[in-house]
Amino acid sequence: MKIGELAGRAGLKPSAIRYYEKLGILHPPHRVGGQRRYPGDALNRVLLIRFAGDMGFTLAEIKLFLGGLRDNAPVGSRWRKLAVRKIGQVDQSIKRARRLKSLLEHLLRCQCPSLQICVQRLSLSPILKNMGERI
Amino acid sequence: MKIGELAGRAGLKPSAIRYYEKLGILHPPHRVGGQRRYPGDALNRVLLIRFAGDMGFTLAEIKLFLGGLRDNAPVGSRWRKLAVRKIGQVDQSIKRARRLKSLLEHLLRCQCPSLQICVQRLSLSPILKNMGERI
DNA sequence: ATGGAAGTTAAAGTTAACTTTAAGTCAAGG
DNA sequence: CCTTGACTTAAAGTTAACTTTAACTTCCAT
Repeated sequence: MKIGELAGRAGLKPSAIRYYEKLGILHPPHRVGGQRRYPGDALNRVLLIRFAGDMGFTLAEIKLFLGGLRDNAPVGSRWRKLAVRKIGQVDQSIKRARRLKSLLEHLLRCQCPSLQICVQRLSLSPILKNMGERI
Repeated sequence: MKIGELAGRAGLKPSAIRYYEKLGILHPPHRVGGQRRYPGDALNRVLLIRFAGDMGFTLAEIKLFLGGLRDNAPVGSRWRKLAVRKIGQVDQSIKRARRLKSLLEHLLRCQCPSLQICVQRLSLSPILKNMGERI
């Protein structure tokens, strides 16, 4: 698979693929006449990168994760700590997403004249109140 | 409330508050001797902005939402369309987050020698496969 | 064998969301 | 009164994650 096809199948531009390679997230593939040729499973790796990226992982974290996996990191390693921390964050973000969804649904339904009144009626204030300690 | 207190309570720096004001997301408060003084409910608004921001809304979208709310937009308006679209996206992101969580939990538990094998065993491939059409 | 699409590089440009800086003003305690 | 910390502005700097550009090469269909 050439870079254009890989990028296209992942919904990216070739430049993004080269960028990942430069960051060390994607292994440099072998080349034919100077051009990159990717094995089939490269697509999975790219999709996984994008998946994690969409979940709020930075590319630096993703690199850590993929590196850790490749090396089959031992228990208690940096990788495992990162994973545990991330699971907590993902949990938090699921809760937040649910609250946001119900807030949006209410806002679509309700006739509240202002956001403040709506938030009061929903008693979302407590939710917002402890947003101060950000994740 | 002066800007430092507002920022502090929201877990932000004063510069972020001024930035929101410059973007038109935060109403310019009245001033005392040239300094901004905020009413109590400004905190809720800032927290809501951060909440939405954490959920992946851009500040431009947040401005639209808050503007739409303030004007009590009629049915079918731009605001409602945006809200409906966003609910869909939030739904998607909840599903993704759950998948990511189970992927992470599995990776912590399993003894898979590589990511590819792990993904195969979990039959996560179908999940990754339709990641091509990104939200 | 040839013309256009797609590949290559390094380096510079882009965007969002802020932060920092510089140079100054205001407020409050001692 | 004086100092110190918090405030003001406009403008420049930062970071992540890419994209674009320029100058060139390679692949492939006709």
